[in-house]
Amino acid sequence: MHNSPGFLAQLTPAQREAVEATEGPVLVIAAAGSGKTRVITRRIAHLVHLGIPPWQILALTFTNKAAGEMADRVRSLLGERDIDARGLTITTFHSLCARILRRYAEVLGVKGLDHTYSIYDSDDQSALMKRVLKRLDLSSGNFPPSTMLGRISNLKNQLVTVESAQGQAGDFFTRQVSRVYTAYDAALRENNAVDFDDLLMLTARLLREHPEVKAELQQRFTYLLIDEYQDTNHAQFLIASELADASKNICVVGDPDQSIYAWRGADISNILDFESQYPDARVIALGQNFRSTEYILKAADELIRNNEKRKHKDLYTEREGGVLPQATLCRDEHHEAEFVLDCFQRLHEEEGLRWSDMAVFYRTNALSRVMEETLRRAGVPYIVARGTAFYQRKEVKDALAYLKTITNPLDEISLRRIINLPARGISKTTMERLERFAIHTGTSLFEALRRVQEAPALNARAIASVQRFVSTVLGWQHEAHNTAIVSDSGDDGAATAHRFADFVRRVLTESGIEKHYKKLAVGEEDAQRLENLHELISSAADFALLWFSAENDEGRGVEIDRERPEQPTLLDVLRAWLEQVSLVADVDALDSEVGALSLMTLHAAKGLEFPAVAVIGLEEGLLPHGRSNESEDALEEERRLCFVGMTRAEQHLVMTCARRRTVRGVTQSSIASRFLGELPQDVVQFSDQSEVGYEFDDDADDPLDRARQEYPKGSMVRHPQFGVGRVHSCIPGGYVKIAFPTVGVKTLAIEYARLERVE
DNA sequence: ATGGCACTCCTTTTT
DNA sequence: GGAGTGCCAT
Repeated sequence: MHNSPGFLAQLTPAQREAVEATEGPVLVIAAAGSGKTRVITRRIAHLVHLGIPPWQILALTFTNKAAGEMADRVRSLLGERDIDARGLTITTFHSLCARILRRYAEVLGVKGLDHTYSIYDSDDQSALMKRVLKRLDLSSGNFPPSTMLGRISNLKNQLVTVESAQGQAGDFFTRQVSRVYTAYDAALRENNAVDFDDLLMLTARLLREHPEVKAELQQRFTYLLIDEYQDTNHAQFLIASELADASKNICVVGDPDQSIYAWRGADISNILDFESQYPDARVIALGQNFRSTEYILKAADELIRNNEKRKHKDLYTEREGGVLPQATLCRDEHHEAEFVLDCFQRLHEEEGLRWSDMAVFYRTNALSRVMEETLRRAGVPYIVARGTAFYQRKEVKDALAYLKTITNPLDEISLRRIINLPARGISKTTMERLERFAIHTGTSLFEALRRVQEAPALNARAIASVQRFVSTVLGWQHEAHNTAIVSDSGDDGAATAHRFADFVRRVLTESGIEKHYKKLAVGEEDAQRLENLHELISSAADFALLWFSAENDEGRGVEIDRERPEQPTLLDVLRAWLEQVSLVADVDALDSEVGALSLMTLHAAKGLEFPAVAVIGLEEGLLPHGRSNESEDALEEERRLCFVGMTRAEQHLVMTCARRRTVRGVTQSSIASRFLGELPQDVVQFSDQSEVGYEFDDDADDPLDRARQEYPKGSMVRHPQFGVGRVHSCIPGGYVKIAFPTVGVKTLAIEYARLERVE
């Protein structure tokens, strides 16, 4: 037996088995909180310790955050024993595919796609889809872009090609979908662009159709590990299967009870059928929960038992007792937020929990707003898991569109975005004419811009403007292409970072967008925009520094990037940066070091844990979401979502629902979620606070009730300034709303308003 | 040509 | 409550 102290210590027999079963297919069913991350990281460390070259190991996750944390932990495990961890590939499915496609795009031989491709995010996708629908004359509204994109995404995840979609199309709607799919796909190729689903689909296709590439990659990666396997879709399944086909060293880790991405094409049968796919697979179940206290676990377990399509597995913990989870009915979303704040403030002050030990989860992003406002007012530091938010800001997208145009002038979505921003006299009419010219001559839009003099019906001013724009872009392109990014000697990365950031800065200046936003920057919001542009520049510098050290990390990316240019240029770094920027996830924004309370969707919460958790908005229509009414499967997924949220909690769990809630500006009364009814009464503390004021001291009588007694609805009061008015309502927090004939409805603080009852 | 304002419509979750 | 569109005034 190997003497590998450390990596096997402090593991249960099952965990240890999962770490040591290095050869052949392995399925680890890891229940919530069963030490999955511990097992995965030690398994990788163990492999390296056994002498497997790190670059032969590939670990795949769904988010950069998960990948980053995994890599950090493996590195520190190995670092403790002075083992070199360099060369490990721990990344997301999408990043891996993006890299593979950069390397093999030309081999793949898809017309219109080469290694300079752009990655379209959802905004770009929907911009492109709108153009496609317009061109097909389907922009009437019966075919909303989002629906179309959703359908196409499903097809791609199922690896259904344009051709087979056309073949299968049956009813009218499906036929239209396949028509749109065909046109949308063609449009992507015209732009030399791929969407997120293409990254997977095209990689799957590459592996299937090009045995020589497959063989190369199989040789490169002989040990494969996949996290959250229950959330893989068919394309991901195929990629994994193909990569593992030679070595059969594939270890998948997951939990069917935490499958929450079926709506995005995740196929739970990937994990359920693993054993029939690999009949000699080792199956290891990790059942003991090390995370949550007994009551929390019991409540979650009781809930998930309501799912009928499920193989039950017992959850057990040695952490007996604990604090009872609470389920509380609140008055409205403001009250709900105050209530959560109150609970957390108590934990912070009385139990010494740090803000970073706590998290609030919700079903939809829209629910974060009120919670955020409440926290801001209370001065509690918080962070919202919305990693994409920064890159979705208008000014940042504008800047990135300039950079994308430099790397890929065929990218029309980016080109259109910036062509007249800032306004440089290239009007809509001019663009329409140029577009017609492009179609007529069978060239790209950018090519048409280059040949603007040949285009008909353009005035001299427009031509001059276009020419100036084109030559600026060509100038950047030329420079980016011809500047070596790494200086010959003595560069520690700082020079590289500086050179890259400087280029980005110059693009922002010379394009005129910096000036454009500077001119606007009078208000606070506009100043923020300018600041964001500057932040983008420093993010470019940060990236270049990282890129530099990766580049000099011997053994890293050897085979995938084998044909990398000898002398990388500015353009290469720019491409790598834009790629990384395109693939950030919302959770990536979270950083437990910051010391802030975390706010995120239940989906983003998967894989995380916190000493204290609040799940808000447990109402019918919200959780389970209204859109899940259609099928029993969808409802069960909602229940799993709730389960995932609850099982993130280590010691304290608060669940809330509001009697009334304002959604999209309309206040509606709501019904408590059926999931609350499914929780066991004996280990969950239910309470109705909806009739109680904001004060939760049990013995203090309710100030709202008192106010209502003193100023009943409809009664008349006199105000020293406004005169006599009629009481409209009493508002929590010691306020009263009064309608005065003189000044209209006023909200006044009872304590200070010096009101007088009149008969 | 450009920018501002009022109108409508839509909203689940995400790489 | 937000984004996108279309119209109007500059």
